[in-house]
Amino acid sequence: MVTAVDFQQMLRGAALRVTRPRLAVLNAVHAHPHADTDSIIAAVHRELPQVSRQAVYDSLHRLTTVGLVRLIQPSGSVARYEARVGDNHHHMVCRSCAVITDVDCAVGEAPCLTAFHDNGFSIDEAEVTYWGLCPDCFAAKSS
Amino acid sequence: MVTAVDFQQMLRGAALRVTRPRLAVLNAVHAHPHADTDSIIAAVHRELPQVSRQAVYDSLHRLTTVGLVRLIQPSGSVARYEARVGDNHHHMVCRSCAVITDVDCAVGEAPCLTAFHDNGFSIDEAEVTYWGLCPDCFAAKSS
DNA sequence: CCCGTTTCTTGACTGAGTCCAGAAAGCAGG
DNA sequence: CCTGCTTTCTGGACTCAGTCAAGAAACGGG
Repeated sequence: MVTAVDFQQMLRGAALRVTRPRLAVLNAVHAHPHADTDSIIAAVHRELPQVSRQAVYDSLHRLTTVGLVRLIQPSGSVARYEARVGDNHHHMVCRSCAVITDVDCAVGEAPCLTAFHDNGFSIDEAEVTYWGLCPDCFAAKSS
Repeated sequence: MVTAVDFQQMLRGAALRVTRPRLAVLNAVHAHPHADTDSIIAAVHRELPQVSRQAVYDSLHRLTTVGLVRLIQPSGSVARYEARVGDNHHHMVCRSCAVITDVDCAVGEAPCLTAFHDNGFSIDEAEVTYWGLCPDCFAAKSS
């Protein structure tokens, strides 16, 4: 369990000022993985009703650039955020209901994180998105 | 080289009517891989100045759903289209200049196309996006 | 060549996200 | 604990990609 004190230390560690909006945003992202910006704004408002939309956008951007949260944006989706950072995990997206599920790199670390030079590119990240049907939608389709 | 006749046959093969706007869109996507919608509209206008923006959007959607073009949408980018379809290739995106380059599946067919059941998901596609610096931006940064 | 259906045009509209100027709040140093 | 500098937040206007909808035009089977 991550506490408010942990969030404070995360912010200080990233040389960011500790503000109520940022704490609420961190909290919301940890509580709702893969949530879109509107959901995060709603969650923040439950805690601090007066926080502006713009403050949430700004917090998310800063937290993303310092690496405390991660932005994911599957094709056809609005921006979503998650708190699992620093590990090499990927996502499965349901084509039917758009639910997103975490997936640890299926093939060990080998092919998907290897930074390599190809075509002269200097690669630093390989992002994998799996597309298909989640259990519920798969069952619904089969029946 | 793909000719106008080929494009006609592609459309008929997909049970789509052959119209001038669609031919121009197909032509533009083949001529400008990874172009965004505005660039495609501009290219179409060079050929048929009176075609509406909406017709291009609609053509791209239909061509995408029948599989004649492929939509790619890297995080932070607007919709882009390409004509290479049906093969299992991926993309490298430059973090600095956003140029997109094709990449054949580096590890053969094995890990990235294998449809597998995991967490109950029924996966039908694995999309890989490599992030890094293109040769030019890498050289510019090093110097 | 005609008619029914699909597609295109035109123009208003939506919704995520950005920009900006002034007000408020964090956080060193005393 | 105050002071003052700096970063951050508020509020509101704005941008831009993409969508919606109604009527006009064009495709193509018969």
